Amino acid sequence: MATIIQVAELAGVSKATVSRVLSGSQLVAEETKLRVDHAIKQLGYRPNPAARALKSNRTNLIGVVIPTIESPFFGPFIGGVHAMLANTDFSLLFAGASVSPQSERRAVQSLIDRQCDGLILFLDFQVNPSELQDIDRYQDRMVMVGPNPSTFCNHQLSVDNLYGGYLAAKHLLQKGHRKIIFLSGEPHFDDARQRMQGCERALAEFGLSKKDIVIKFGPYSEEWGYEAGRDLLQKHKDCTAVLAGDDEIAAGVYTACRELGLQVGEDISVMGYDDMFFARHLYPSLTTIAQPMEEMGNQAASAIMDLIYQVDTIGRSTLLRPKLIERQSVKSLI
Amino acid sequence: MATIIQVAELAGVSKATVSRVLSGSQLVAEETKLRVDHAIKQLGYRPNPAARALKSNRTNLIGVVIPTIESPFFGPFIGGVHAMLANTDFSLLFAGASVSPQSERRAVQSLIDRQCDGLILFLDFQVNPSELQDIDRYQDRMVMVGPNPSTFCNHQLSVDNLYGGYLAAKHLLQKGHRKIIFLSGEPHFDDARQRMQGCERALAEFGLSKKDIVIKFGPYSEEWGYEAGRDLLQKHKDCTAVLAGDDEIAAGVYTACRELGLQVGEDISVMGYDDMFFARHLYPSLTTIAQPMEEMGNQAASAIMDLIYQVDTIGRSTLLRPKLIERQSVKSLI
DNA sequence: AAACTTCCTGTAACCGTTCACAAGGGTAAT
DNA sequence: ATTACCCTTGTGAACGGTTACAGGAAGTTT
Repeated sequence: MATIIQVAELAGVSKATVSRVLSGSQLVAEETKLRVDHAIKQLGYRPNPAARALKSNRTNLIGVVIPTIESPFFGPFIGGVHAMLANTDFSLLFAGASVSPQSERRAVQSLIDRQCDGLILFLDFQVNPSELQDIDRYQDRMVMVGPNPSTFCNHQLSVDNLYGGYLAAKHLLQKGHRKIIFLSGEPHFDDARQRMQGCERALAEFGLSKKDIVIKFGPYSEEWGYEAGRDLLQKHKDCTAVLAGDDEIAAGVYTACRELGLQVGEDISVMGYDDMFFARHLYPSLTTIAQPMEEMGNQAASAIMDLIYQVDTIGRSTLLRPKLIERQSVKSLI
Repeated sequence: MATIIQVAELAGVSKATVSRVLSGSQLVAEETKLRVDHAIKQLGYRPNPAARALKSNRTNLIGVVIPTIESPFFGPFIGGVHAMLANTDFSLLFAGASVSPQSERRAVQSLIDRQCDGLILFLDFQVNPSELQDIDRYQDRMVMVGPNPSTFCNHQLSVDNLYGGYLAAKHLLQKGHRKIIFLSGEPHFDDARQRMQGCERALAEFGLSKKDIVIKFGPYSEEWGYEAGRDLLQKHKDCTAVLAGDDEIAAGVYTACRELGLQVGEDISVMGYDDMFFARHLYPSLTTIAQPMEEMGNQAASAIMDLIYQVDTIGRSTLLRPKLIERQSVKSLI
């Protein structure tokens, strides 16, 4: 591996000059620059990132934590981050967590210890800053992604769950549905609560309230969707639509409907949430709300770069708008 | 940020001694070790990875390239790698590619430039080693994952596509199917070709050959699965089963079946390949072959660590066995 | 012609580790 | 007492860059 000294010798200059050429500083004569560039190419010289980092305190590393990489949910997010970083000289240091506060803490700590220049944290739990060594150095070089607002970070990025809930409910209402079953996620999750609020707002626009629909809370799981769906669809035969807290629940509802001899998109309308990978593969394909995960990744990455380059050090929190994906599981009653 | 010198001063020793304590070398008196440990804790000292890397030529970074992170396929793989690395002090440096030879080359190069200790390369294309600066230094510190064997790396990890093809075909044959439509991936892909071979072997076991089934080649896509499925199912009404090159194709076949009024799992059996995320969400849920992606990630990670620690420098290539996932899309004729 | 700029380049200190080597003190052997 | 050896610790030179500072060579001003 060629070093800067060998480049300097070959070009007949000092290593300082080579360094200046490398950093694109303009205080170097055109003719010299050419000679250095040529030497670099000839030797196939690549700067040693460790040496750089040591001296300059910049690693050009962006650390990313996500709750679980296994979930197909986060692929597009990472992809969005990665795409944004592609033409920069930042690299992506990845730390997954695995659904426990400790593992999230460890993941974050490992990135801090690596001296990343910036941190993108997509966390399921609240991390306690006092448990993290040297986290304070990152106050202005991190963005928190996800539904849980954090107090110790002033750069927040999340999807507007309220708006999403509103979109979902309004879509059903606009299609003429009035008797609706809402299978919501557990209300102690911020996102579930917000979707619920959005739903209420849509109801209000149509002169209705929470009391006019059937609501049940449960985990984001297919099993629960199946059980709750079967149960409530039997009890409330007049209902024409199910608003599911997420696509997993919706998938469970599909199964329940098949069991009850109800044809989705015909006898009963189903609305999902999240546009998970399988949503378009269900039959009939599921109308749902898409979270702009890739867009979020983009935004997170560009925000972090702004922060690193200090383009803009004012704290801000960005809300991204989810989108209605209309497929075939919702029938128009009008 | 505390440095080793401050730790040394606080403990009343030299930095060399601190370094020795850190590296767990035994040439340090118990009493001294205690004092140093205490100082480390008190200062919250974290070794500077850049300085370490500079001096020791070890970054403790494992670089991973995958074709696309967006695909849900690779989440479990990365997860497997990550899980294996979790209790070591290696970190995972991630570089995605985006379905082009150039972007794969760039991704690999960026990891080399970062001086990773080891490389895990999951590539779609053949990279030409001569196009990669300093790749030769990685000859014995990389593992190639995926169907395409490479000549310049002697540590290969892939799934046994031949066995998978065999498994899939045998399953249909065992269930009594004889008139089969095989919607294979393009034969210029190694994996498609191998699956085909496995299929032939299964046919042979039942006294049949390629000529006894209907074969068509096409891209791994739902669209093609739909078109080819509709076309061939109409032409060959006596066929009882479709063997799809992958789950996407199978999903397309489902659509074709619905259009033709054929009930999957009843009138026609469908076998997938890959156990993609949506496979269990199709209706009826798809019987398919699961690639052990997470297991592959595990193996890749532990192989790379063996290589780094030189546990075993003999080139080897490992074949992992895919698994049959029996669901409801294949009917037994016997 | 001296003094002052401007432009370019070199010198050398420094970043925080690791590690080869030297050295000190203690114990055992001669 | 001298020598030899072990155990533990310290000294100082790397590693490969960056950058403040100094300095030399032109060109410009007085």
